[in-house]
Amino acid sequence: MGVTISDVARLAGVGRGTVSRVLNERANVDPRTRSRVLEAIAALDFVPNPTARRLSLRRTQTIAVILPFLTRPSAVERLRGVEAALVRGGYDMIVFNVETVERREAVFRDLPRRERVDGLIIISLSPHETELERIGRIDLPVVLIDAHHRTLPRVVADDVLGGRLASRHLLALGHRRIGFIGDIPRIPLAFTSSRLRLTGVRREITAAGLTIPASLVAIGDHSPRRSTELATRMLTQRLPPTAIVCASDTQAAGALEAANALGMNVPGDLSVTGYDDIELADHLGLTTVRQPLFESGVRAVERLLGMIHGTPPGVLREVQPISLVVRRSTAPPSV
Amino acid sequence: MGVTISDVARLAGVGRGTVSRVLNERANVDPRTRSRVLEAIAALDFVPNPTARRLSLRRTQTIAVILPFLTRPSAVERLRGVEAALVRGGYDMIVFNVETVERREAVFRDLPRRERVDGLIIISLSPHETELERIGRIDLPVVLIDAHHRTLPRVVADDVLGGRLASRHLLALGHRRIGFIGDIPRIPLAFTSSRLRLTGVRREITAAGLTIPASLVAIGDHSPRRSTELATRMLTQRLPPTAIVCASDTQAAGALEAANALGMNVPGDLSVTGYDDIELADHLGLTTVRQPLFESGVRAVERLLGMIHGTPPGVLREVQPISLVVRRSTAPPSV
DNA sequence: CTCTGGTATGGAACCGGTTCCGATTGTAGC
DNA sequence: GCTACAATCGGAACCGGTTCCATACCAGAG
Repeated sequence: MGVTISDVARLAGVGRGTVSRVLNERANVDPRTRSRVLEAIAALDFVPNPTARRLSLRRTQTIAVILPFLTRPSAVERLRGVEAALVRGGYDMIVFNVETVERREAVFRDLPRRERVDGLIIISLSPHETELERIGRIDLPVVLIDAHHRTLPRVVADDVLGGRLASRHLLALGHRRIGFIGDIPRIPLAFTSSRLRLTGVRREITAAGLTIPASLVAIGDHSPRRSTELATRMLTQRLPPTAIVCASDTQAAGALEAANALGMNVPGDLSVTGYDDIELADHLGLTTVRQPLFESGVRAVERLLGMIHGTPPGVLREVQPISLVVRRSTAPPSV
Repeated sequence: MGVTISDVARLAGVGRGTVSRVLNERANVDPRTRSRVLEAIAALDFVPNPTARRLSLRRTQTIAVILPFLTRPSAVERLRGVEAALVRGGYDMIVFNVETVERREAVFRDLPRRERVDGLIIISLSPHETELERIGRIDLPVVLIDAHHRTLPRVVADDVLGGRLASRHLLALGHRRIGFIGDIPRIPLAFTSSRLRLTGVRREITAAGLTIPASLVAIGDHSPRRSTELATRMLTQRLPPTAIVCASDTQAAGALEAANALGMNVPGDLSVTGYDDIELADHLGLTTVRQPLFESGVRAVERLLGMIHGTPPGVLREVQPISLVVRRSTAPPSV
């Protein structure tokens, strides 16, 4: 069925080794021989079989990406960055979407084998010690994105700072009652960014000599619908906030919806901030904390490929810049 | 580095062939031999090298997914379905995101080689004849999702019907001036669904004895921002529509935003319909045409794996059911 | 007891590349 | 003209599986 290197060798009247040398642009091939081989390759429309190459080279030219919730725009955006950078580097990307604990276990059990992939990128999932031990044992290069572990190279943004930026902006506008809507820090799948952002908010508010009462902190799953419920409850209590910091743009969209349904004007009656600066944020005119999502994927790949090729890993924790993007969902509180 | 089948054979005191027979659960292995081999496998923690297996079997256990615009929630949702079904079937998924014409050409040039993948799923991209010819030559199983081609198996929904459903609903509510906002039918990347949906809208409106003037048809790229611009222009003209059918939920969100900015009340002053029923639609209370996105991925995989295993393909064009989901963005026009 | 037929199994050949080793050829130096 | 060495290249060995073939063994039939 396929044309093999032997066919090329036969047609060019050379040995298989020579064809391989031409293919891999090795030195010590006579120019005349080289061109005969190239002609034969062209004549037969030969393309080397990648599987055979992999077996021989003991390299798969493939990296795996593990991420939870392919549903989240921010995760997808990071994945886009990973994909773009991998294609540039000539690697294939195989994707594992883990939405359940069972799936997570299965993936971490089966995947990390040197024979399957050359490296691993893990997005928004912090590996357990046992998972890590398995990876370490086979000495598989790994880079984390938006996840934490003392000993693993990672690309992250400073979520605490992000929380501070959002709340600092609101405090500067004059807000004194600031609420927070964030994700459940799901134990088995372990997200921490929402929690860290809340920490940042807390710190900033404390630094301003204020506190954030428990009634103004709402935690729920990531959907805008759930966020709308939480915001509605928060806004209809006796002492509602004048501003809400949300742990994602998606949740901010939910909060906007709640305000809207309650007949409140944003930013007149309520200020709202998001996080990520996905397309939706621009569209909704959301003030948000921008983090370089696509770029985080690109950087993770660059570092991973570096590790695969033996470059020293450099600093383990690479922190990406974040910034506040002010749009029209925030304003000074009315009175 | 890794434990090989020879190590197992040596430890169990058998030949490599016998180990392979045990691994593949072939008949004709003495139960005593089998258990000796299984013990050795367990003792060495042996896992067969998939690359070697692939080379030997001439099967990659991998399928490729080509899709444009990993940015669109609807595409991502289909991809989720593909991923879930492939994992169930024991296949790896490699993803190619094509956002430019160059990339499309590169992917279609390099990818379809029997040695790389066992099958191909193409989402929202209708292959050209030349691309197809290459695929046909190597006899690679392909299934399209949300894309069209006379001779290829595909999983689609009836977009014309979808357009009709949305406009029929609006007509039934009493609307007479109905606008449409859709995608550019990008020549090189060839999306057709938006165009087909417009066709459906046209037919239904014509059937009601009305027409849809050119001033009420707006075409632009897929972003909500662009859609907001188009809707704003449409709504501020001399004879604005009382309802707008949008080719996607994303664009409908843009239209809602425009209405909002113009101080118009939805559904009081303007009805809006979307398409896809992504999470956003639920959140915005958007009346929309629901199509089974996740399920389309699942079905495509089921059919592709069937083809790979030699099941007859059955009907080429599998049409998935769609339905109108009525929420609060549509109502009778205010006189 | 021999013949037959089926089962179990070792091992060679194969999948399609890469790489290493050794042989051949060519050229420079003396 | 002979030696030394480098450049070139063919082909074997290897990567780690699967499968086919030949053989050994065993049981039952004649």
